[in-house]
Amino acid sequence: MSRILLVDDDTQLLRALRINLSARGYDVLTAADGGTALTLAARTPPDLVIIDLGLPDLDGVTVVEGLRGWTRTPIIVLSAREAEAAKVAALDAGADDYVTKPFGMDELLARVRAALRRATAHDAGPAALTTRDFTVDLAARRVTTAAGAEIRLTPTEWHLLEILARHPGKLVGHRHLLHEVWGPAYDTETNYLRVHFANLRRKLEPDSAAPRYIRTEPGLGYRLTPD
Amino acid sequence: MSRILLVDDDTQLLRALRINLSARGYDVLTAADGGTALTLAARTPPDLVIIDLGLPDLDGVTVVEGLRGWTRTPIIVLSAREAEAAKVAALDAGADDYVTKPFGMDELLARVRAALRRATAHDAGPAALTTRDFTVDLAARRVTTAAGAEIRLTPTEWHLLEILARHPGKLVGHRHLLHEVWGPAYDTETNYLRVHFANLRRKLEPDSAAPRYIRTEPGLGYRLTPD
DNA sequence: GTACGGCGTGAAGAACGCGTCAAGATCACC
DNA sequence: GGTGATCTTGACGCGTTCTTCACGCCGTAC
Repeated sequence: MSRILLVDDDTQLLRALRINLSARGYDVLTAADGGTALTLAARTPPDLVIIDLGLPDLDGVTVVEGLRGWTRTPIIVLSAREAEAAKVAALDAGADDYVTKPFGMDELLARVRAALRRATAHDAGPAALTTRDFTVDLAARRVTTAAGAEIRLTPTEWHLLEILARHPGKLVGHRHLLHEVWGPAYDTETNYLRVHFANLRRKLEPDSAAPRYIRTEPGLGYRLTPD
Repeated sequence: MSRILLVDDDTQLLRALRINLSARGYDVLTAADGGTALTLAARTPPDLVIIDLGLPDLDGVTVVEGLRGWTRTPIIVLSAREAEAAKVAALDAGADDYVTKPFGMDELLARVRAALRRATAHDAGPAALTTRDFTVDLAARRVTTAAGAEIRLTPTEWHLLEILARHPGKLVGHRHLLHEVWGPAYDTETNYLRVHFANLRRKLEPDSAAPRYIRTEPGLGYRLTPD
Protein backbone atom coordinates (compact mmCIF):
# COMPACT_ATOMS: atom_id res chain seq x y z
CA MET A 1 0.00 0.00 0.00
CA SER A 2 0.95 3.64 -0.13
CA ARG A 3 3.56 5.17 2.14
CA ILE A 4 2.62 8.42 3.86
CA LEU A 5 5.00 10.82 5.53
CA LEU A 6 3.45 12.66 8.47
CA VAL A 7 5.13 15.86 9.66
CA ASP A 8 3.88 17.52 12.83
CA ASP A 9 5.27 18.52 16.20
CA ASP A 10 1.97 18.05 17.98
CA THR A 11 2.41 14.53 19.34
CA GLN A 12 -1.29 14.20 20.14
CA LEU A 13 -2.36 14.89 16.58
CA LEU A 14 0.50 12.86 15.20
CA ARG A 15 -0.65 9.87 17.18
CA ALA A 16 -4.27 10.23 16.13
CA LEU A 17 -3.34 10.51 12.49
CA ARG A 18 -0.94 7.64 12.60
CA ILE A 19 -3.58 5.37 14.11
CA ASN A 20 -6.23 6.36 11.60
CA LEU A 21 -3.98 6.06 8.59
CA SER A 22 -2.44 2.79 9.70
CA ALA A 23 -5.91 1.38 10.25
CA ARG A 24 -6.65 2.12 6.57
CA GLY A 25 -3.66 0.11 5.53
CA TYR A 26 -1.30 2.98 4.83
CA ASP A 27 2.36 2.69 5.67
CA VAL A 28 3.09 5.65 7.96
CA LEU A 29 6.35 7.48 8.56
CA THR A 30 6.53 10.38 11.01
CA ALA A 31 8.76 13.37 11.57
CA ALA A 32 8.50 16.02 14.27
CA ASP A 33 10.32 18.80 12.46
CA GLY A 34 11.13 20.02 8.97
CA GLY A 35 14.76 18.95 8.90
CA THR A 36 14.13 15.31 9.67
CA ALA A 37 11.13 15.38 7.34
CA LEU A 38 13.32 16.39 4.41
CA THR A 39 16.04 13.82 5.09
CA LEU A 40 13.48 11.11 5.75
CA ALA A 41 11.64 11.90 2.52
CA ALA A 42 14.91 11.75 0.61
CA ARG A 43 15.88 8.40 2.11
CA THR A 44 12.54 6.64 1.73
CA PRO A 45 10.43 8.60 -0.79
CA PRO A 46 6.79 8.63 0.34
CA ASP A 47 3.74 8.50 -1.94
CA LEU A 48 2.15 11.35 -0.06
CA VAL A 49 3.17 13.96 2.53
CA ILE A 50 0.97 15.50 5.20
CA ILE A 51 2.65 18.45 6.82
CA ASP A 52 1.79 20.95 9.51
CA LEU A 53 2.71 24.55 8.83
CA GLY A 54 3.81 25.32 12.37
CA LEU A 55 7.06 23.45 12.85
CA PRO A 56 9.76 24.18 15.42
CA ASP A 57 12.67 24.55 13.03
CA LEU A 58 11.61 25.45 9.50
CA ASP A 59 8.55 27.13 8.11
CA GLY A 60 6.22 24.60 6.54
CA VAL A 61 6.34 26.46 3.24
CA THR A 62 10.09 26.07 3.20
CA VAL A 63 9.72 22.34 3.61
CA VAL A 64 7.21 22.23 0.76
CA GLU A 65 9.64 24.09 -1.46
CA GLY A 66 12.40 21.76 -0.43
CA LEU A 67 10.37 18.76 -1.41
CA ARG A 68 9.20 20.29 -4.67
CA GLY A 69 12.78 20.77 -5.67
CA TRP A 70 13.02 17.11 -6.57
CA THR A 71 9.66 15.37 -6.27
CA ARG A 72 6.04 15.75 -7.34
CA THR A 73 4.69 13.65 -4.51
CA PRO A 74 1.31 15.01 -3.37
CA ILE A 75 1.54 17.31 -0.35
CA ILE A 76 -1.35 18.11 1.97
CA VAL A 77 -0.77 21.03 4.31
CA LEU A 78 -2.39 21.22 7.72
CA SER A 79 -2.64 24.50 9.57
CA ALA A 80 -4.47 26.30 12.33
CA ARG A 81 -4.06 29.50 10.35
CA GLU A 82 -7.23 30.58 8.59
CA ALA A 83 -5.50 33.51 6.92
CA GLU A 84 -5.94 33.43 3.17
CA ALA A 85 -2.42 34.64 2.53
CA ALA A 86 -1.01 31.59 4.29
CA LYS A 87 -3.11 29.27 2.15
CA VAL A 88 -2.11 30.99 -1.06
CA ALA A 89 1.55 30.90 -0.10
CA ALA A 90 1.47 27.20 0.72
CA LEU A 91 -0.45 26.25 -2.43
CA ASP A 92 1.76 28.34 -4.67
CA ALA A 93 4.83 26.83 -3.09
CA GLY A 94 3.68 23.55 -4.51
CA ALA A 95 1.25 22.07 -2.00
CA ASP A 96 -1.67 20.14 -3.42
CA ASP A 97 -4.19 20.82 -0.70
CA TYR A 98 -4.62 22.92 2.41
CA VAL A 99 -6.75 21.78 5.34
CA THR A 100 -7.57 24.08 8.23
CA LYS A 101 -7.54 22.81 11.80
CA PRO A 102 -9.69 21.65 13.37
CA PHE A 103 -10.66 19.24 10.63
CA GLY A 104 -12.74 16.08 10.45
CA MET A 105 -10.79 12.86 10.13
CA ASP A 106 -13.11 11.57 7.42
CA GLU A 107 -12.54 14.65 5.34
CA LEU A 108 -8.79 14.38 5.63
CA LEU A 109 -8.92 10.73 4.67
CA ALA A 110 -11.06 11.57 1.65
CA ARG A 111 -8.54 14.22 0.60
CA VAL A 112 -5.75 11.71 1.04
CA ARG A 113 -7.61 9.26 -1.19
CA ALA A 114 -8.21 11.96 -3.79
CA ALA A 115 -4.55 12.97 -3.85
CA LEU A 116 -3.32 9.39 -4.10
CA ARG A 117 -5.88 8.53 -6.76
CA ARG A 118 -4.64 11.41 -8.89
CA ALA A 119 -1.04 10.40 -8.50
CA THR A 120 -1.61 6.77 -9.39
CA ALA A 121 -4.21 7.43 -12.09
CA HIS A 122 -1.18 7.83 -14.29
CA ASP A 123 -0.78 4.14 -14.83
CA ALA A 124 -4.48 3.35 -14.88
CA GLY A 125 -6.12 2.46 -18.15
CA PRO A 126 -8.16 4.92 -20.18
CA ALA A 127 -11.83 5.60 -19.68
CA ALA A 128 -13.45 2.85 -21.65
CA LEU A 129 -16.38 0.52 -21.79
CA THR A 130 -15.53 -3.08 -22.55
CA THR A 131 -17.68 -6.00 -23.55
CA ARG A 132 -16.75 -9.47 -24.65
CA ASP A 133 -16.83 -8.42 -28.30
CA PHE A 134 -15.66 -4.82 -28.48
CA THR A 135 -14.23 -1.90 -26.54
CA VAL A 136 -15.46 1.69 -26.63
CA ASP A 137 -12.58 4.00 -25.77
CA LEU A 138 -14.25 7.26 -24.86
CA ALA A 139 -11.04 9.21 -24.37
CA ALA A 140 -9.53 8.25 -27.72
CA ARG A 141 -12.89 8.14 -29.47
CA ARG A 142 -12.27 4.73 -30.85
CA VAL A 143 -13.97 1.38 -31.05
CA THR A 144 -11.97 -1.81 -31.36
CA THR A 145 -12.87 -5.45 -31.56
CA ALA A 146 -11.79 -7.85 -28.83
CA ALA A 147 -8.93 -8.80 -31.14
CA GLY A 148 -7.80 -5.18 -31.36
CA ALA A 149 -8.93 -4.38 -34.89
CA GLU A 150 -10.41 -0.96 -35.41
CA ILE A 151 -14.10 -0.56 -36.15
CA ARG A 152 -14.85 2.44 -38.29
CA LEU A 153 -17.90 4.43 -37.28
CA THR A 154 -19.52 7.38 -39.01
CA PRO A 155 -19.88 10.60 -36.99
CA THR A 156 -23.54 9.98 -36.26
CA GLU A 157 -22.95 6.39 -35.27
CA TRP A 158 -20.18 7.40 -32.91
CA HIS A 159 -22.27 10.15 -31.41
CA LEU A 160 -25.11 7.78 -30.62
CA LEU A 161 -22.81 5.12 -29.23
CA GLU A 162 -21.00 7.68 -27.13
CA ILE A 163 -24.21 8.79 -25.44
CA LEU A 164 -25.16 5.22 -24.61
CA ALA A 165 -21.65 4.43 -23.41
CA ARG A 166 -21.67 7.36 -21.01
CA HIS A 167 -24.70 5.88 -19.29
CA PRO A 168 -23.90 2.17 -19.33
CA GLY A 169 -26.88 -0.02 -18.53
CA LYS A 170 -29.22 2.93 -18.33
CA LEU A 171 -32.15 3.58 -20.60
CA VAL A 172 -31.68 6.60 -22.84
CA GLY A 173 -34.92 8.01 -24.28
CA HIS A 174 -35.68 8.75 -27.90
CA ARG A 175 -36.04 12.42 -27.24
CA HIS A 176 -32.74 12.62 -25.41
CA LEU A 177 -30.87 10.94 -28.23
CA LEU A 178 -32.50 13.00 -30.96
CA HIS A 179 -32.02 16.17 -28.99
CA GLU A 180 -28.37 15.47 -28.45
CA VAL A 181 -27.42 14.41 -31.96
CA TRP A 182 -29.76 16.30 -34.26
CA GLY A 183 -31.05 19.17 -32.12
CA PRO A 184 -34.36 20.21 -30.63
CA ALA A 185 -36.18 20.34 -33.97
CA TYR A 186 -35.96 16.58 -34.57
CA ASP A 187 -37.81 15.33 -31.51
CA THR A 188 -40.14 13.09 -33.50
CA GLU A 189 -37.78 11.61 -36.09
CA THR A 190 -37.40 8.24 -34.41
CA ASN A 191 -36.82 6.97 -37.92
CA TYR A 192 -33.27 8.27 -37.79
CA LEU A 193 -32.61 6.26 -34.66
CA ARG A 194 -33.80 3.04 -36.22
CA VAL A 195 -31.63 3.47 -39.30
CA HIS A 196 -28.46 4.42 -37.47
CA PHE A 197 -28.79 1.90 -34.68
CA ALA A 198 -29.32 -0.76 -37.33
CA ASN A 199 -25.99 0.25 -38.87
CA LEU A 200 -24.32 0.32 -35.47
CA ARG A 201 -25.55 -3.17 -34.69
CA ARG A 202 -24.24 -4.46 -37.98
CA LYS A 203 -20.82 -3.18 -37.02
CA LEU A 204 -20.79 -4.09 -33.32
CA GLU A 205 -23.10 -6.99 -32.62
CA PRO A 206 -21.95 -10.55 -33.32
CA ASP A 207 -25.50 -11.30 -34.43
CA SER A 208 -27.26 -8.11 -35.39
CA ALA A 209 -30.58 -9.95 -35.65
CA ALA A 210 -30.41 -10.78 -31.93
CA PRO A 211 -28.80 -7.68 -30.37
CA ARG A 212 -26.97 -8.40 -27.19
CA TYR A 213 -25.43 -5.06 -26.28
CA ILE A 214 -27.56 -2.42 -27.95
CA ARG A 215 -30.98 -3.18 -26.57
CA THR A 216 -34.23 -1.64 -27.79
CA GLU A 217 -36.82 -0.60 -25.24
CA PRO A 218 -39.93 -0.36 -27.41
CA GLY A 219 -41.60 3.00 -27.28
CA LEU A 220 -38.99 4.39 -24.91
CA GLY A 221 -35.45 4.33 -26.17
CA TYR A 222 -32.21 2.34 -26.22
CA ARG A 223 -29.81 0.90 -23.69
CA LEU A 224 -26.20 -0.32 -23.82
CA THR A 225 -25.58 -3.37 -21.65
CA PRO A 226 -21.87 -4.08 -21.07
CA ASP A 227 -22.45 -7.81 -20.38
CA MET B 1 -4.22 29.70 -21.84
CA SER B 2 -6.25 27.18 -19.91
CA ARG B 3 -9.94 26.73 -20.47
CA ILE B 4 -12.10 26.59 -17.36
CA LEU B 5 -15.68 25.37 -17.23
CA LEU B 6 -17.72 27.13 -14.56
CA VAL B 7 -20.93 25.45 -13.42
CA ASP B 8 -23.23 27.35 -11.08
CA ASP B 9 -26.82 28.54 -11.08
CA ASP B 10 -26.06 31.54 -8.91
CA THR B 11 -25.63 34.23 -11.56
CA GLN B 12 -24.06 36.64 -9.08
CA LEU B 13 -21.31 34.25 -8.14
CA LEU B 14 -20.94 33.11 -11.73
CA ARG B 15 -20.34 36.65 -12.82
CA ALA B 16 -17.82 37.36 -10.09
CA LEU B 17 -15.88 34.20 -10.85
CA ARG B 18 -15.95 34.80 -14.57
CA ILE B 19 -14.55 38.27 -14.16
CA ASN B 20 -11.79 37.16 -11.82
CA LEU B 21 -10.77 34.19 -13.91
CA SER B 22 -10.89 36.07 -17.19
CA ALA B 23 -8.75 38.80 -15.69
CA ARG B 24 -6.10 36.14 -14.97
CA GLY B 25 -6.09 35.15 -18.60
CA TYR B 26 -8.18 32.02 -18.32
CA ASP B 27 -10.61 31.13 -21.05
CA VAL B 28 -13.95 30.78 -19.26
CA LEU B 29 -17.00 28.73 -20.27
CA THR B 30 -20.13 28.78 -18.13
CA ALA B 31 -23.12 26.53 -17.60
CA ALA B 32 -26.09 27.07 -15.31
CA ASP B 33 -27.06 23.44 -14.84
CA GLY B 34 -25.55 19.97 -14.87
CA GLY B 35 -26.96 18.84 -18.21
CA THR B 36 -25.51 21.67 -20.24
CA ALA B 37 -22.28 21.36 -18.28
CA LEU B 38 -21.85 17.75 -19.39
CA THR B 39 -22.61 18.40 -23.04
CA LEU B 40 -20.47 21.51 -23.06
CA ALA B 41 -17.57 19.64 -21.52
CA ALA B 42 -17.90 16.92 -24.12
CA ARG B 43 -17.96 19.37 -26.98
CA THR B 44 -15.10 21.61 -25.88
CA PRO B 45 -13.07 19.74 -23.27
CA PRO B 46 -11.96 22.15 -20.51
CA ASP B 47 -8.67 21.99 -18.64
CA LEU B 48 -10.43 22.44 -15.33
CA VAL B 49 -13.99 22.37 -13.99
CA ILE B 50 -15.38 24.40 -11.10
CA ILE B 51 -18.78 23.13 -10.08
CA ASP B 52 -21.35 24.07 -7.47
CA LEU B 53 -23.01 21.18 -5.66
CA GLY B 54 -26.46 22.75 -5.64
CA LEU B 55 -27.67 22.66 -9.23
CA PRO B 56 -31.26 22.88 -10.45
CA ASP B 57 -31.33 19.66 -12.47
CA LEU B 58 -28.70 17.15 -11.38
CA ASP B 59 -26.86 16.61 -8.16
CA GLY B 60 -23.33 17.98 -8.40
CA VAL B 61 -21.92 14.58 -7.47
CA THR B 62 -23.76 13.05 -10.42
CA VAL B 63 -22.13 15.56 -12.72
CA VAL B 64 -18.72 14.75 -11.26
CA GLU B 65 -19.33 11.06 -11.92
CA GLY B 66 -20.49 11.84 -15.44
CA LEU B 67 -17.28 13.72 -16.15
CA ARG B 68 -15.08 11.11 -14.53
CA GLY B 69 -16.57 8.54 -16.86
CA TRP B 70 -14.36 9.81 -19.63
CA THR B 71 -11.96 12.51 -18.46
CA ARG B 72 -9.45 13.18 -15.72
CA THR B 73 -9.75 16.93 -15.97
CA PRO B 74 -9.32 18.49 -12.50
CA ILE B 75 -12.63 19.23 -10.76
CA ILE B 76 -13.03 21.74 -7.92
CA VAL B 77 -16.33 21.50 -6.06
CA LEU B 78 -17.92 24.53 -4.46
CA SER B 79 -20.60 24.15 -1.83
CA ALA B 80 -22.33 25.91 1.00
CA ARG B 81 -22.59 22.58 2.77
CA GLU B 82 -20.13 22.20 5.61
CA ALA B 83 -21.20 18.62 6.31
CA GLU B 84 -18.29 16.24 6.23
CA ALA B 85 -20.32 13.53 4.50
CA ALA B 86 -20.93 15.81 1.53
CA LYS B 87 -17.24 16.52 1.20
CA VAL B 88 -16.32 12.87 1.39
CA ALA B 89 -18.96 11.95 -1.19
CA ALA B 90 -17.81 14.58 -3.66
CA LEU B 91 -14.13 13.76 -3.25
CA ASP B 92 -14.69 10.04 -3.54
CA ALA B 93 -16.80 10.59 -6.65
CA GLY B 94 -13.66 11.92 -8.28
CA ALA B 95 -13.46 15.59 -7.36
CA ASP B 96 -9.99 16.98 -6.76
CA ASP B 97 -10.83 19.65 -4.25
CA TYR B 98 -13.73 20.87 -2.17
CA VAL B 99 -14.13 24.51 -1.21
CA THR B 100 -16.76 25.65 1.25
CA LYS B 101 -18.71 28.85 0.66
CA PRO B 102 -18.15 31.57 1.52
CA PHE B 103 -14.56 31.41 0.29
CA GLY B 104 -11.88 33.94 -0.48
CA MET B 105 -11.24 34.61 -4.14
CA ASP B 106 -7.50 34.49 -3.64
CA GLU B 107 -7.72 31.08 -2.08
CA LEU B 108 -9.85 29.72 -4.91
CA LEU B 109 -7.45 31.12 -7.47
CA ALA B 110 -4.55 29.50 -5.65
CA ARG B 111 -6.37 26.18 -5.67
CA VAL B 112 -7.07 26.60 -9.38
CA ARG B 113 -3.39 27.21 -9.99
CA ALA B 114 -2.46 24.18 -7.91
CA ALA B 115 -4.87 21.94 -9.80
CA LEU B 116 -3.75 23.17 -13.21
CA ARG B 117 -0.09 22.93 -12.28
CA ARG B 118 -0.58 19.29 -11.35
CA ALA B 119 -2.51 18.50 -14.50
CA THR B 120 -0.09 20.09 -16.92
CA ALA B 121 2.97 18.63 -15.21
CA HIS B 122 1.18 15.34 -15.55
CA ASP B 123 0.17 15.70 -19.17
CA ALA B 124 3.64 16.63 -20.27
CA GLY B 125 3.85 13.14 -21.64
CA PRO B 126 6.72 11.75 -23.61
CA ALA B 127 9.27 14.05 -25.18
CA ALA B 128 9.25 12.17 -28.46
CA LEU B 129 7.01 10.02 -30.58
CA THR B 130 8.54 7.41 -32.82
CA THR B 131 7.10 5.43 -35.68
CA ARG B 132 8.69 3.08 -38.15
CA ASP B 133 9.21 5.90 -40.62
CA PHE B 134 9.87 9.05 -38.62
CA THR B 135 10.44 10.52 -35.17
CA VAL B 136 8.76 13.60 -33.72
CA ASP B 137 11.01 15.16 -31.11
CA LEU B 138 8.72 17.42 -29.13
CA ALA B 139 11.46 18.89 -26.97
CA ALA B 140 13.76 19.77 -29.86
CA ARG B 141 10.88 20.67 -32.20
CA ARG B 142 12.28 18.47 -34.89
CA VAL B 143 11.15 15.69 -37.15
CA THR B 144 13.61 13.17 -38.54
CA THR B 145 13.29 10.18 -40.82
CA ALA B 146 14.13 6.72 -39.56
CA ALA B 147 17.51 7.16 -41.23
CA GLY B 148 18.11 10.35 -39.25
CA ALA B 149 17.64 12.93 -41.97
CA GLU B 150 15.77 16.05 -40.98
CA ILE B 151 12.31 16.75 -42.36
CA ARG B 152 11.61 20.42 -42.76
CA LEU B 153 8.15 21.54 -41.63
CA THR B 154 6.53 24.93 -41.90
CA PRO B 155 5.40 26.56 -38.63
CA THR B 156 1.77 25.66 -39.22
CA GLU B 157 2.60 22.09 -40.12
CA TRP B 158 4.67 21.70 -36.99
CA HIS B 159 1.96 23.18 -34.84
CA LEU B 160 -0.61 20.73 -36.13
CA LEU B 161 1.71 17.77 -35.82
CA GLU B 162 2.69 18.78 -32.31
CA ILE B 163 -0.90 18.78 -31.13
CA LEU B 164 -1.49 15.33 -32.56
CA ALA B 165 1.77 14.01 -31.15
CA ARG B 166 0.90 15.18 -27.65
CA HIS B 167 -2.18 12.96 -27.75
CA PRO B 168 -0.92 9.87 -29.52
CA GLY B 169 -3.70 7.58 -30.68
CA LYS B 170 -6.38 10.01 -29.61
CA LEU B 171 -8.80 11.74 -31.86
CA VAL B 172 -8.32 15.50 -31.97
CA GLY B 173 -11.39 17.36 -33.19
CA HIS B 174 -11.50 19.92 -35.97
CA ARG B 175 -12.52 22.63 -33.58
CA HIS B 176 -9.72 21.86 -31.17
CA LEU B 177 -7.09 22.02 -33.89
CA LEU B 178 -8.45 25.20 -35.44
CA HIS B 179 -8.82 26.80 -32.04
CA GLU B 180 -5.30 25.95 -31.06
CA VAL B 181 -3.54 26.98 -34.25
CA TRP B 182 -5.61 29.78 -35.71
CA GLY B 183 -7.75 30.98 -32.78
CA PRO B 184 -11.42 30.97 -31.86
CA ALA B 185 -12.55 32.89 -34.94
CA TYR B 186 -11.63 30.09 -37.35
CA ASP B 187 -13.88 27.37 -35.99
CA THR B 188 -15.36 26.52 -39.37
CA GLU B 189 -12.35 26.72 -41.65
CA THR B 190 -11.82 23.01 -41.97
CA ASN B 191 -10.37 23.84 -45.34
CA TYR B 192 -7.15 24.90 -43.67
CA LEU B 193 -6.84 21.53 -42.02
CA ARG B 194 -7.26 19.66 -45.27
CA VAL B 195 -4.61 21.68 -47.04
CA HIS B 196 -2.01 21.55 -44.30
CA PHE B 197 -2.54 17.91 -43.43
CA ALA B 198 -2.19 17.09 -47.11
CA ASN B 199 1.21 18.79 -47.03
CA LEU B 200 2.16 17.05 -43.81
CA ARG B 201 1.29 13.69 -45.31
CA ARG B 202 3.38 14.39 -48.36
CA LYS B 203 6.33 14.96 -46.08
CA LEU B 204 5.75 12.21 -43.52
CA GLU B 205 3.79 9.36 -44.99
CA PRO B 206 5.53 6.74 -47.13
CA ASP B 207 2.41 6.66 -49.28
CA SER B 208 0.45 9.85 -48.86
CA ALA B 209 -2.46 8.42 -50.85
CA ALA B 210 -2.96 5.74 -48.17
CA PRO B 211 -2.09 7.50 -44.90
CA ARG B 212 -0.87 5.21 -42.20
CA TYR B 213 0.00 7.54 -39.37
CA ILE B 214 -2.08 10.67 -39.85
CA ARG B 215 -5.56 9.25 -39.94
CA THR B 216 -8.68 11.15 -40.93
CA GLU B 217 -11.85 10.61 -38.94
CA PRO B 218 -14.44 12.00 -41.33
CA GLY B 219 -16.59 14.65 -39.81
CA LEU B 220 -14.71 14.58 -36.52
CA GLY B 221 -11.03 15.29 -36.79
CA TYR B 222 -7.60 13.69 -37.11
CA ARG B 223 -5.56 11.16 -35.21
CA LEU B 224 -1.88 10.24 -35.07
CA THR B 225 -1.36 6.49 -34.74
CA PRO B 226 2.20 5.58 -33.75
CA ASP B 227 1.89 2.11 -35.31
C1' DG C 1 -59.11 -12.24 -37.28
C1' DT C 2 -57.83 -7.79 -38.20
C1' DA C 3 -56.13 -3.20 -37.65
C1' DC C 4 -52.49 -0.59 -35.83
C1' DG C 5 -48.20 1.25 -33.98
C1' DG C 6 -43.46 0.49 -33.35
C1' DC C 7 -39.50 -1.64 -35.11
C1' DG C 8 -35.84 -3.39 -38.38
C1' DT C 9 -34.37 -3.58 -43.11
C1' DG C 10 -33.07 -2.16 -47.81
C1' DA C 11 -32.27 1.06 -51.42
C1' DA C 12 -32.35 5.55 -53.70
C1' DG C 13 -30.82 10.31 -54.42
C1' DA C 14 -29.09 14.31 -52.10
C1' DA C 15 -25.83 16.42 -49.30
C1' DC C 16 -21.63 16.61 -47.26
C1' DG C 17 -16.74 16.18 -46.22
C1' DC C 18 -12.37 15.08 -47.99
C1' DG C 19 -8.14 15.39 -50.83
C1' DT C 20 -6.14 17.81 -54.46
C1' DC C 21 -4.56 21.47 -57.33
C1' DA C 22 -3.43 26.03 -58.48
C1' DA C 23 -3.55 30.86 -58.23
C1' DG C 24 -3.19 35.06 -55.53
C1' DA C 25 -1.83 37.29 -51.02
C1' DT C 26 1.24 37.76 -47.40
C1' DC C 27 5.38 37.51 -44.96
C1' DA C 28 10.42 37.12 -43.90
C1' DC C 29 14.75 37.73 -45.34
C1' DC C 30 18.24 39.41 -47.85
C1' DG D 1 12.82 46.46 -53.51
C1' DG D 2 13.11 41.87 -54.89
C1' DT D 3 12.84 36.93 -54.01
C1' DG D 4 11.44 32.68 -52.07
C1' DA D 5 8.69 30.37 -48.80
C1' DT D 6 4.37 30.08 -46.61
C1' DC D 7 -0.34 30.78 -45.99
C1' DT D 8 -4.99 31.71 -47.70
C1' DT D 9 -8.70 31.02 -50.81
C1' DG D 10 -11.56 29.04 -54.32
C1' DA D 11 -12.93 25.29 -57.35
C1' DC D 12 -13.31 20.54 -58.74
C1' DG D 13 -14.07 15.41 -58.55
C1' DC D 14 -14.91 11.67 -55.73
C1' DG D 15 -16.31 8.70 -52.16
C1' DT D 16 -18.88 8.45 -48.01
C1' DT D 17 -22.65 9.48 -45.19
C1' DC D 18 -27.16 11.13 -44.32
C1' DT D 19 -31.84 11.52 -45.32
C1' DT D 20 -35.98 9.79 -46.97
C1' DC D 21 -39.29 6.42 -48.29
C1' DA D 22 -41.32 1.90 -48.89
C1' DC D 23 -41.84 -2.61 -47.25
C1' DG D 24 -42.31 -6.62 -44.07
C1' DC D 25 -42.38 -8.26 -39.38
C1' DC D 26 -44.10 -8.69 -34.79
C1' DG D 27 -46.51 -7.74 -30.90
C1' DT D 28 -50.96 -5.73 -28.77
C1' DA D 29 -55.67 -4.01 -28.78
C1' DC D 30 -60.03 -4.42 -30.35
